[in-house]
Amino acid sequence: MKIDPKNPANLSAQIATAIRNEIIAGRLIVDERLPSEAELSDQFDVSRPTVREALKRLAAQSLIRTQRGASGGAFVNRISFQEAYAQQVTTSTLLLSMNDVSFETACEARFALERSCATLTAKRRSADHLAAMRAEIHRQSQPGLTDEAFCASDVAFHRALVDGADNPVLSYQLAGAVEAMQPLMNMITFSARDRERIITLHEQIADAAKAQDGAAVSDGLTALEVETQSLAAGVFAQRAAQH
Amino acid sequence: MKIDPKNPANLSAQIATAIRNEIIAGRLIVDERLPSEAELSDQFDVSRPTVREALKRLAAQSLIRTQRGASGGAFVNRISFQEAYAQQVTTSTLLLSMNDVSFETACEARFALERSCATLTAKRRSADHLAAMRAEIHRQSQPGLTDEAFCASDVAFHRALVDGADNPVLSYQLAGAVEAMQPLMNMITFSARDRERIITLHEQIADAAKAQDGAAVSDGLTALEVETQSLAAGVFAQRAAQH
DNA sequence: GCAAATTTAATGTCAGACATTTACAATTTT
DNA sequence: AAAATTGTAAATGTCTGACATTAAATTTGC
Repeated sequence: MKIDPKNPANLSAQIATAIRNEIIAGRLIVDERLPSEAELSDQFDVSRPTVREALKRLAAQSLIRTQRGASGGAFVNRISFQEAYAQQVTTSTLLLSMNDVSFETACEARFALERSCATLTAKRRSADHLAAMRAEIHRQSQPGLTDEAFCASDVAFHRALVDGADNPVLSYQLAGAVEAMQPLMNMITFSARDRERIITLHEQIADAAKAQDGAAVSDGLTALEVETQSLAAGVFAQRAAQH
Repeated sequence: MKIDPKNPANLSAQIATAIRNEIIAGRLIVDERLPSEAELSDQFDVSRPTVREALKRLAAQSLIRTQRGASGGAFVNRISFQEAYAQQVTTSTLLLSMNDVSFETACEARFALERSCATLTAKRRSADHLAAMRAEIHRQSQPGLTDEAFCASDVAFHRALVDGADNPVLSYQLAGAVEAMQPLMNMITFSARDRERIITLHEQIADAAKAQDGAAVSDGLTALEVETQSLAAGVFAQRAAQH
């Protein structure tokens, strides 16, 4: 693997890119060991710290893992769904918070995406998924629940709904998208009456999933979207009036 | 920002995490300058190379950018949709290729997700989006098109369809998901007759978008999914028979 | 033959230095 | 007096060489 132009301003970035390309192209296989840092220094004709910076870049993206000791070194990492998911969530969260996306836009996208599991979930949801949804609904209706706990339970409910589609790829993409938008959604706090309405809609969605009625699941999510949007609009209008 | 335990095995990772948390928590604002590497070395009581490794980790995630020269340094980076999108695509692509996800599963997730733009695209698509879709359809029907060019045009068509929803968050999440699965989809090559059928379905989708009929857009995508799945099943069966 | 001690190869870290880039100020020239 | 040039300082980028630490492999001891 390959060459660096003699423009030495970002050597470590170039080296990282070169190695990343090898991995993406499949020329470096999962669990394969990279040459040692000393060998890489020779190959690329740079110093060891420069190589190390390049390796740290790759480690930050979970592309490699390192191990100390004899027969240690850097190994191509098999990215797990969990790691990829965590990365996606932090990236998306920062993206939204830094580019002042409106609540309305994020909410619309969130529910549009989540509806894509409606048909599949209705078809394939297991008893476990239904039970998980019921459990979260029950938790949500407990009095004295903090706002944080309510939101966490809300996320768990939607997570169970998405997982009901029994498609790991869909779960990964959807859960990442939904969770990334949660911080924005958490900007509003729910009154007891608000919670009641949300719980009612959750029940409606769970019922539809149990009845294997995909269209009804989708409708339930749409109703939840409408409810959330109007609720948020109220909160924002009130805040604007105060200033 | 603060402390490291005296367990010195992965100091650079700890420092990177500490700084990342400051950014995520909003205590470090976009375009704010971090302390210089020398100052960070003092604060964390480590050497400069160690600080540098930490900063490279953050740079790899586009969380910071660095600038040389006087009044240079490391600055908190505003992640652009483009950067976030590129990161998501590489992560998802590697995830799928490394965890041998079946074509069937990926395809199902892909179209389920894409259908989530149907209603919004039907409502909001502009003349530009329609024109882009038509242009790609026209390109696809040109004789002598390479498989690569056909696939690229296919991606562009779907990209235009997704962008028609006029929701940047949805575009980001969806385009990332769709494009990440493209390498898997490209494992099959299309005969002239296959292409013909795909183009017909693209026309059907474009017509539905023009007519602002969301259900028809969704149906068109479903038909395309069925077509793709059966096509892939044929290819895989043939390959299996050869071995 | 098995367990303990040693060797060895690798990453993790440190220290100090030089190279390069760039903003800003001072100086000179027109 | 204004503009162009030069100088300077601060910062990142890189190099060299060294030591610390870890963990597998090898040798030694019994």
